[in-house]
Amino acid sequence: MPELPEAEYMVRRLAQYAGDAVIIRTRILRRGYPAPRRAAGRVASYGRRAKNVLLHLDTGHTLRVQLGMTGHIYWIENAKHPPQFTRVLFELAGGSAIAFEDSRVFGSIEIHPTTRLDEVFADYGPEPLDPAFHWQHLRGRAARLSLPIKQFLLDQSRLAGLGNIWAAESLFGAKIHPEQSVSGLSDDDWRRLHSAIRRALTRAIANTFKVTEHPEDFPGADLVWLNVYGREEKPCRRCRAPIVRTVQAGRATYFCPRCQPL
DNA sequence: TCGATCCTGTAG
DNA sequence: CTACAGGATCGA
Repeated sequence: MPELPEAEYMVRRLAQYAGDAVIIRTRILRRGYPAPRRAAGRVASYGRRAKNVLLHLDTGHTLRVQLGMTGHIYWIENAKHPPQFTRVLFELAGGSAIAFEDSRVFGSIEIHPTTRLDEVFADYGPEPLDPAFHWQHLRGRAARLSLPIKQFLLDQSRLAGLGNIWAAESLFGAKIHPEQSVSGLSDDDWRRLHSAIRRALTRAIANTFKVTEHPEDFPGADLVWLNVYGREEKPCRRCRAPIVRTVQAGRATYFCPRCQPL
């Protein structure tokens, strides 16, 4: 499930519930799961980079949680009863814990001997919601490339933080076809794409909080409001043309053929 | 730059 | 039962 908005939600919820956590023991609950076997220390702060959840320890180490497809990390009151698919359990002083669930086992946790994000994420592109992120960064990182824009957006080393859902939604917002080659994008395209990405993510974070904190106010909608993702054959909310689903580099892609012409 | 692949749950 | 899943890496 998790993309950037859910990662952001998990971070804020951890800070709220497990604020002063002191990790006294780390337990790997599945043999061979990629995670540090003996991480310990007080959690000085929580953070996020792209789709990663970060725990900064007062030892100067950073725990980088890659959520994969099914990762969830959250505070639980009783360390003795971790949820079913917990792969890593950080036991805290006082008997509670931080549980990392990952049913599909695509995630991982790394420990880095630094708190500097530019070191932990040396190979990552710009953070889409960073105020310093501008459309020229996108254009610059696409220079001399000729791959489809959708694949460009999913490559964390070019732009860090978009997953399959928000790449599709951002392209819809910018009215750009997912197969469009980056070499053919105009400055105006890059500008629209830049602002569509920020709008989509900002709105998605707000929706994630609303829906998760007050599910009763959104009956039947456990997800945020989407324009194209998962809406194959359904009418485009903008022009009523049926949404098309294709496969690009092995991933499902959704778009409106009328609003996003090639 | 691509397809295959890691592994498990859920929906049809 | 089969198809599919919101991620990322690896080898050809």
